[in-house]
Amino acid sequence: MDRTETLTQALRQKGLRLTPQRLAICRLLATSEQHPTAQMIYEQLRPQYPSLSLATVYNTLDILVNLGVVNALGSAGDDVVHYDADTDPHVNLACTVCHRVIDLPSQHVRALEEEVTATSGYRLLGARVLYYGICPDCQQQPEE
Amino acid sequence: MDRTETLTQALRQKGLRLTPQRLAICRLLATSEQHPTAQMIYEQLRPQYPSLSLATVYNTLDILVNLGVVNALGSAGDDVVHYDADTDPHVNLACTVCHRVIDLPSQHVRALEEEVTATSGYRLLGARVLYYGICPDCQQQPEE
DNA sequence: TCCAAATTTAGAATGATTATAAAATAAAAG
DNA sequence: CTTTTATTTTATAATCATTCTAAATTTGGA
Repeated sequence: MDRTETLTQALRQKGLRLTPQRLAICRLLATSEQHPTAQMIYEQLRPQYPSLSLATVYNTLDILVNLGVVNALGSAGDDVVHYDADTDPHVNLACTVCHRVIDLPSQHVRALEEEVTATSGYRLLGARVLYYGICPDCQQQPEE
Repeated sequence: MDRTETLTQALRQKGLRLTPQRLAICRLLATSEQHPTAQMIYEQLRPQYPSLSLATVYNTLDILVNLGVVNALGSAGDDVVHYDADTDPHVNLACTVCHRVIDLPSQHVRALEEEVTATSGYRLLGARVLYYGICPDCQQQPEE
């Protein structure tokens, strides 16, 4: 099952309707590498869905996060929430200068997540494994 | 060196003044288990520092985060940023119902953090290793 | 004691996110 | 294919955490 389907299935299983807007948002989330914010999703879908409302984007994100199929990573130094449809255990790196978020392959996260699942006693909904700092590119820039 | 000193030293080393307000904020951060928000710090210090301003709390937190001695964990389902003065590698657990954040002992986080430090190429400033869900207490409550 | 720089403060401004209510749409039933 | 009803979208207003601003205060050093 590809990632878009994971999201759309989750909606359906809750008896929620898979509207064109929701489908577009799921697809964008599933295929984007960007860890987008609500605003980014809105701007990227606007051309194809001129009637799309920012409220719908926030609403859909909220649903997906509460279903546990999208992770809310929080801010990357830009005071805006970034979202991640990749719920496979992995590490996120946020640059506090350019505010980009990328994935880092890791040997240890999976074991960590299993440990948390096994020992916490929490009914887990999502993960936020993110380190923030200055990315290699921004370290080189004449910071001006 | 105890945790309060870690914070105050960091301020001093940047040539910043250790005012009574800043000291109080550092002490509270260093000794609290709560992963407090700006508002929580403000309310807890108000009795002893009636003139304390919320702006000062935000300002001080911002400085400490940028010095890398306090981690910004993000929201615990309450849309407010929680802060953590414990920068030793550890896992945080946030309950999206009661909005409390606690620490979880972990075998694997230290290795994870070392891996990120070694392989990312980032100049790291802070960590946000947090899993969110429903805590054991809240799982039992008649959710009402 | 006096000065210059840093800090605090109160309050206003910003801006992300949420709430609201009306209009549009979708599924279900006939 | 219509009607019905619940869901969803939309635009907009409202909320509220956080940041900004400028004046007043405090600090440490000369």
